[in-house]
Amino acid sequence: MSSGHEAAFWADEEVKLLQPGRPHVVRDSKTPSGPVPISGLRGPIISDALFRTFKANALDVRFVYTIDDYDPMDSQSMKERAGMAAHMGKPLCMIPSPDPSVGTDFADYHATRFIALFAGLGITPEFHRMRDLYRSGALDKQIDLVLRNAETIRAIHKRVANVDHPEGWLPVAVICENCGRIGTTLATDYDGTTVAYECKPDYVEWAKGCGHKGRLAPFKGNAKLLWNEQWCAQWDHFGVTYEEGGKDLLTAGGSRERSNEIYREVWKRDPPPGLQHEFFTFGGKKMASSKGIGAEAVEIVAIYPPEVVRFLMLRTHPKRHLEFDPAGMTLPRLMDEYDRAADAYRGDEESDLGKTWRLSQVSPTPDAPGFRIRFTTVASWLQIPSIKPEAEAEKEKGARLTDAELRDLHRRVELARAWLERWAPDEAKFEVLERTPDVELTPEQRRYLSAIRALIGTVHDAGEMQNQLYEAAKQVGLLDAKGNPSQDAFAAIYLAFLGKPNGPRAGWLLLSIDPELVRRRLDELGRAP
RNA sequence: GGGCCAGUAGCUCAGCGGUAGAGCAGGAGACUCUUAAUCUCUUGGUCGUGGGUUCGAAUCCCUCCUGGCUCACCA
Repeated sequence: MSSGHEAAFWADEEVKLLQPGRPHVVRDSKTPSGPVPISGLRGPIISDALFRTFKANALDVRFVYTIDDYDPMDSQSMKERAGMAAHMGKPLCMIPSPDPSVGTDFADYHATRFIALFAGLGITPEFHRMRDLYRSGALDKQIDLVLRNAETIRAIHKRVANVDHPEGWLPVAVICENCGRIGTTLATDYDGTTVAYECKPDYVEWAKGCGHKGRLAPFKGNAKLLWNEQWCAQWDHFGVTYEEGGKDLLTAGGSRERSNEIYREVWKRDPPPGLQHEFFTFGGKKMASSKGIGAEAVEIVAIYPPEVVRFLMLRTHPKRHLEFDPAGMTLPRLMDEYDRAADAYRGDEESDLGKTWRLSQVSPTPDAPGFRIRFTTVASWLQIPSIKPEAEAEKEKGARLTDAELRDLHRRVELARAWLERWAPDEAKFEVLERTPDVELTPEQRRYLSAIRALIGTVHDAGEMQNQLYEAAKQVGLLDAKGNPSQDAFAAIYLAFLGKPNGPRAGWLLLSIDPELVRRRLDELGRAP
């Protein structure tokens, strides 16, 4: 418990918001209107971390995740795609799937792709689809309540958000019986059983209604509540007591505030509390799913180990914005920090960083972290063909790796491979040059390169090679002020083969290159120019 | 225009009322194997600005500046 860290960890702070001795429900949701950027995982991972923390604090809690697949297609970026224009305004679950082998319809396709990531990340909520809730009539009671209080709700929209809906407006969207659109209909005149509606051509900018007028019962899936009212209906239906969210929704005068007011006035209940999380930025700019490398959640999760994805989301307080650009040194930094968190956990499980490490694990009850190799070291190893990571790691540990450690190593190897290929800056990469580079060498350096030629093909152990290189430098007289071999000696090797003055340990490097090439190169550069 | 977040060592950030911290980078040294290897030590900041509260503020309050995001239609 008390460990000297009295400043409360953010997740522990949230525990105080929940009343003990009664059931609790944490909720999160996603509208499956397209590919989800990596930033879309921040909410689910935060919610899951809180869910775990609540449970760990002996609260009776469920985690509910809803898929808002009855919402209308209104995404501008989608409208420009081939074949999509005709579907604008239809419920997401009534639009054809881009790939039927993945999902049965548009919503199912995108939801499936996204949700498929959850289990691997250790996120295990109950999933509910809005289409099922509506069609089964599970929300009919709430729909009726909303319709009977339409005037009150209209006033709240006006007061809280300054949104003026026409008189007689009802906060439901009927699915047009003629064209199937749900985003274009205006409903009026609830008589306790049915509503009148009109599918208006110019009701919204992003879709064109067909002009049909009709009357039907807005239950059993014939209609859906508008966003704010649907939110309340879900809180009511599931008994939600905690819900965090992005700041796009939780801003003053924003959507959540409208829903909160409606819940208070119409349902006569307090809305659930919840953190407002900040967004990701990508290179200082807002992350866009459509463009930008590595921005899609599916892609990052395929490459990053799950605990690293969780750690990325949890190490920064939810209320702070998170800069994430997979390119460059982002990943090595993240991995170093992750390792530090593991050390913190070993030192004190209840330290903030220790807690963050634990919440980052896929299992809520993880084993203690074991021996691991620093990420940048693994990345270097990969670029020296003669190094076998497993053997090298065992040498470094001084003992056999456990199964878990071996798995961790392999994951790091895969991650480093992807990083080198896609994101690493040039400084982190080296490559043996096929052709002799045009480099400046001193006469001593040239003598040195000539001197080590004899080692090639005769010394086969990398460690021994390293020693011999060292000795050769002494013999040639490449010494620094203290009589030790100077940096110039090794720089000559790096320049000769990599074209830059530094690189991986020279003994290992030389042995990993074809001996013929090494001899030729040494001959060529060993001569006076 | 409303809201949120940030501005602390070269870089990334932690600290959030009690004599300025970490990692990396930089510097020095050790290991009779240089390094992007290990270990030890170390340089470096008047904590964005101006006020206020306090015995005492990076830390609380107010002003302002800078940068970013977000809502002002729908979801």
